[in-house]
Amino acid sequence: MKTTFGEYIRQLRTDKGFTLTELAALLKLDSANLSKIETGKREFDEKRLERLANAFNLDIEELKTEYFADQFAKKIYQYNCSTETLIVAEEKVNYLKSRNVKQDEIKF
Amino acid sequence: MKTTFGEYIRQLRTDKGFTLTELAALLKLDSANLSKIETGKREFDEKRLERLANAFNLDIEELKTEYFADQFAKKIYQYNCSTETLIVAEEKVNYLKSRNVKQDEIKF
DNA sequence: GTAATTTTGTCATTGATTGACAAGTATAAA
DNA sequence: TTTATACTTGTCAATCAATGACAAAATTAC
Repeated sequence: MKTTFGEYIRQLRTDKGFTLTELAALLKLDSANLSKIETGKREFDEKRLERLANAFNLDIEELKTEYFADQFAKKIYQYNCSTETLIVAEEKVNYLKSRNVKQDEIKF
Repeated sequence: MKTTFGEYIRQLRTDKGFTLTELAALLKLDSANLSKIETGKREFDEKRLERLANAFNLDIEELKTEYFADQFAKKIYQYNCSTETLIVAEEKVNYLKSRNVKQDEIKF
């Protein structure tokens, strides 16, 4: 899945034959704003991921992957970050996880 | 470099023997707020990356890598994102780049 | 002790995001 | 070409989060 998150939503929506108004109602937002989201002029709000998953019977974890990957990609593209950035990010995730394990150990 | 961005700044600062007040002045922020940044209670503002690079004679690209990797890692950790997320992000970066190349081709 | 440094708490200001709605364009069917 | 439906764009007030600023507490070094 190489599309942006907006294109991804549009794909899902049109595949199911929904109009903007119909999907917007399910997501509790304005159809005009959903249009902007699909065309990349606004961001999709993380709070609505679950409603989106329900609307299309999607696995919430897959959706989260698409959503956050999209955010990271946009930042990297926008700021012209080095290719290393994502590798370093992974190291830092592991660091945060290991650090928290240690904190837990201390706590109890 | 597996530390958080805050820990990284603190490392740089103490290595050079700067006080919070001294570095804060170079970065044009309050020493109390720099303390919060170093201890992870606030975020470092992207606008100040260049000043930080100057303060310690660092390569701005390396600094950007640290900075954005830190942001991504925190999000992934916070939202418990799948390990795939960063891989998908890389694909999306490539997608955005290729898409823009195409746009350029159309434009001119 | 006290002086310097660092941390924590608070809050008004600022800035960005969002919801909402109006007005526009595009598409399709009669 | 009219009408209906779907989509897009522009705008702006309201809302929310991030920031700067400063006071005061805690920690560290002398």
